[in-house]
Amino acid sequence: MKKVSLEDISKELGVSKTLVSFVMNGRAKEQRISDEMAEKVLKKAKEMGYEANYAAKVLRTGKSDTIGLIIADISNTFFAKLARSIENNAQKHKYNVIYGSTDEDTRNSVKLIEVLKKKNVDGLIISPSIGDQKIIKQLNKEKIPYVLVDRYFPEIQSDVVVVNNFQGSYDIINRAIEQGSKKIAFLNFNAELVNMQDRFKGYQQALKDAGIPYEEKLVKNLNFSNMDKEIETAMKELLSISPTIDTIYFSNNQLMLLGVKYLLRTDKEFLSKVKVTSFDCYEFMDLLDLPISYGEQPIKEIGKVAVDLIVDKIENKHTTPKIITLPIKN
Amino acid sequence: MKKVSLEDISKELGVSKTLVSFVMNGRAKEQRISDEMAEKVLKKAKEMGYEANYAAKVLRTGKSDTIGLIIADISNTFFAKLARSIENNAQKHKYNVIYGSTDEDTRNSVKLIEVLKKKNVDGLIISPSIGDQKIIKQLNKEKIPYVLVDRYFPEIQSDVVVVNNFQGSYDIINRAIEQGSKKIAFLNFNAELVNMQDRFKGYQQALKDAGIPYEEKLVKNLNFSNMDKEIETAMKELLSISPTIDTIYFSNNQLMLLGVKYLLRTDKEFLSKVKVTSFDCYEFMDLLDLPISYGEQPIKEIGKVAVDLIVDKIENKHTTPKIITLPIKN
DNA sequence: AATAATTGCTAAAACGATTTAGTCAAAATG
DNA sequence: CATTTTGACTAAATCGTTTTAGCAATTATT
Repeated sequence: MKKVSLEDISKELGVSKTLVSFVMNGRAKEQRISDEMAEKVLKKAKEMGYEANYAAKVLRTGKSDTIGLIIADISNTFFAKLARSIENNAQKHKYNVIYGSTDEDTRNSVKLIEVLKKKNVDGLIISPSIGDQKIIKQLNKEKIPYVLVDRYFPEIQSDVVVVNNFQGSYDIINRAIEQGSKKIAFLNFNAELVNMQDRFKGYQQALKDAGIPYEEKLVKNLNFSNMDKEIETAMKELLSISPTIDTIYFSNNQLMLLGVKYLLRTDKEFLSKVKVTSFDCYEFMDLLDLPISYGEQPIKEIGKVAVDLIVDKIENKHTTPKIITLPIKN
Repeated sequence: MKKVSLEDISKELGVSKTLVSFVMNGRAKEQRISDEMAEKVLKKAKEMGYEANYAAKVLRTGKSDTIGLIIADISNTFFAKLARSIENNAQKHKYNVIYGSTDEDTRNSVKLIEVLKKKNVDGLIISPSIGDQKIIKQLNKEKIPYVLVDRYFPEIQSDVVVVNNFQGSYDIINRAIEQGSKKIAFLNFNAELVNMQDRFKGYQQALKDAGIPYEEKLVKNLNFSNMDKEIETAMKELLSISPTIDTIYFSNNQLMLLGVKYLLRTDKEFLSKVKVTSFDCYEFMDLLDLPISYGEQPIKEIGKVAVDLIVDKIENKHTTPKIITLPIKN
């Protein structure tokens, strides 16, 4: 039951393993191997159930046909859907994907990148966390192919796939204003990241263009750790300014979920009066009997573009970094 | 900028690479290498930034410290959460995970298992699809370590982690009956799989124990492909028996989501009169202003147990297959 | 003092591919 | 006819580990 190697086949046929290797890699023509010989090899290989040993291949060539996916949390629907899209598109290029969750902690990013590099992944698709600048710069220095998704660092040259956070956010707020909103609270998350800053800027600009004054007390910034607690505090503070607030804008879906849950628990009445809107959504949004509106991320497209980019980097070693911005759906 | 190898270190220190290898693998004591030498090696290795080449390691030892995860769809919350739990527990044992989605199509299972085997994964965690019996038997024959999760085939000896589908289903229906339900429709999915059959049996038994006659016309079986269409047809047929139906029981969360969406679109009034319950749930269930009750799967636990099992199989080669059944939360 | 055991270390094979640089004969070219 | 080209194939190095078998020198045992 032992595995069949190139050598086994070559011995069986009385030829060199070089020849067998060439045939198995489809390089028969190029290496002027006679058609009958090529056929004989192919036949014997199938007959003996030959399967190339990947480890040997990787050791020799350095290519593993595997890409690493590093995200905040695979169990989060956004990343889960992204992972699926990446899987599908990677498969088309004959790549598999190995994933790791960071929980937005840069120490985990570092560890994960380290081990995936060791395991010879050909490239990385990364949704970076706050503080990942150093490790990303390191990747640049080592010329490791990688693509950033969802977030990026403007000060670092990278290949990037993001959505148009500013415009998306602007449109959401603008629509709310058109529908009569006047006092719009904004709950942001991981505000240090550019994409979140852009969402904030979109919010500000929309207010400005509508002639609504920006009020700092209506904006709250939260972080990943202890989100449950933080959102409670933030909501309480906002409620103390109530009832003038007519709309709450959450900068992502997770925040929105927690926020709405909190209101359901504590102030159902307020919830029935206020409008809720969020940048991101869940698939169940239309089930809710709440006036929630949202912008939807083109997740499939993000995954596709990210894979196309990384494969291009791996296989063609193109050098000029691209930033690809996709529109969000309203 | 080339990678540092064992040999580089050995040359630098004027010792054999055997020695360096022993030290790097923590076998210094066992191999009677002097403490000072061990220390010297460790120091030099760190200084030179040595990192073992995994491909070489895998080629030599056959171990990749990677497990393969094969599920229906990583973007489905159930599997996404499972993937996260598996990732966390795998990490504790120094394993990474590489995933693939089958879309419940056995042809995809076969392909995925094939390529993951080629890539030297040490073991597989699989949520099998209908028709996977053949490939699973093959794994048994080849003595490839694997663990089935969520579903299994009673006729095949396997290591398995499942929930108590019968009891869970029984409890859900029983509770509904206690709350006054008399005519309970059941929408099942992938009914050929044992776990789904068990959910059905739990439903039947609960009816029986309550003295409610079983009615075949209240039960609908759906399949993965074309679920959207199928659920519409099924719901329409059920509605035609309405309004005597007072409860609809969905055998999983996806079904429930689609079913409720359908009702919201077409017959909101009916939805307000009927009780909805499902075996599985989504994290947003308590947001809904609908009388939906459900049983919750212990996903974290499933992942943990599955990883423990597979690691045990890989490292200790234990032989007697275990079926581990976990209770569902109500 | 002769033998046995221990200590500290190493040479070389093996894992299974890919690839460079040939070889040798037959055919083409001038 | 001498030389070049082509066609068909191969030997051997290489990728970077792990591991078996064994070698000297030192220490312990009787």
